[in-house]
Amino acid sequence: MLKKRIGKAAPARSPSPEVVDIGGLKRILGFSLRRAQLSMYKDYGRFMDRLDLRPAQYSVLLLVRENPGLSQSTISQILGIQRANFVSLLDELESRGWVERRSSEKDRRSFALHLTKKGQAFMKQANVAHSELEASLTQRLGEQDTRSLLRLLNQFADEASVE
Amino acid sequence: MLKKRIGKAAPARSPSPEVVDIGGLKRILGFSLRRAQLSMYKDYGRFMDRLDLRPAQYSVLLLVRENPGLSQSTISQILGIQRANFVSLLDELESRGWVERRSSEKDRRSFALHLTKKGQAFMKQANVAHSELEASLTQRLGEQDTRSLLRLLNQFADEASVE
DNA sequence: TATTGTTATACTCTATAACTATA
DNA sequence: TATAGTTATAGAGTATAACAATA
Repeated sequence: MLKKRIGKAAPARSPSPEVVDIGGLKRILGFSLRRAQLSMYKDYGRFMDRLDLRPAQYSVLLLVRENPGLSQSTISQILGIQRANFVSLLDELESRGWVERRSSEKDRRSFALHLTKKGQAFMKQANVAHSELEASLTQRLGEQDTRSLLRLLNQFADEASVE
Repeated sequence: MLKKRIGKAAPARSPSPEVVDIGGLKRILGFSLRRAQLSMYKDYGRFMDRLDLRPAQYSVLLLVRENPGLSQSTISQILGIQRANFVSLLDELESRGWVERRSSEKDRRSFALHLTKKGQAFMKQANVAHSELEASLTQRLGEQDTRSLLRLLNQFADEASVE
């Protein structure tokens, strides 16, 4: 017998999940954001799991491809990742042969990050899978509302009182 | 000397953060959702940290207040939390004297969850702080766009291909 | 057999302090 | 002094398997 709480009398009702009022939660931005993210993440898995590539890893590869030469600090700052936590993330991308840390001549403390040939080839694959994912997500609300959602999300983040 | 990577020559440029192209990322729903959530969470801290109450805990208290008698499984399912992980979360709310596990008569496997008097009193406090938080968040986009954002987020989650 | 609550466990993500090499 | 990358560590969050009690 693991359950050993006080045995007060239960009330008359015990609502089934369909009757539960979660309306209040849906009016809370934090809850709605998390809900959307959870449901997005399921689709992410369906399209990206076979690449064994987590969202943060994909973001790094994208950023490095579009901005070769960036430092680890710059990238981790853009992505909202502590630079300490960014090290092992990058280690994995490097050990898989996709990213290269080139020692910079101007500032010998930092590395300039670049995609390898292999990394560029992999990104072509990854982009195909990711396009399928985005198409699937866009289908939910349609082109126009999806664009609105994106605009509002980024506007919301840009307007943060504390940057 | 900790840094011991291959010393290929660095390229001529090393863009400063202001010049970096993150436009591509902003068009990705997953990235934009995370960005919004990160910026939201900072405000959450400013208003809710003094209550020492994490978002999930507040959600549980809200749900229980609005739907007294719910079981642990039902609540954890609504919130997208594994029922195994819900145990310790609820243990803390119970040990702080805010929630009660009442043994149910109809199904003696489950507990009916209720707020205590103390829990109800605490929620009055918490709601004040949370209202201030929501007001601050709403200020970012204004009433109308915030409502649009909420609607789109929930619609997006509701439309999930895999429920 | 199936479900509820529980324990144990492992893995990811996140946050912080302290260290080195360099600026 | 300050910054870039690193290490170590601790705390959350999350996922899974297995168990006792009960359905």
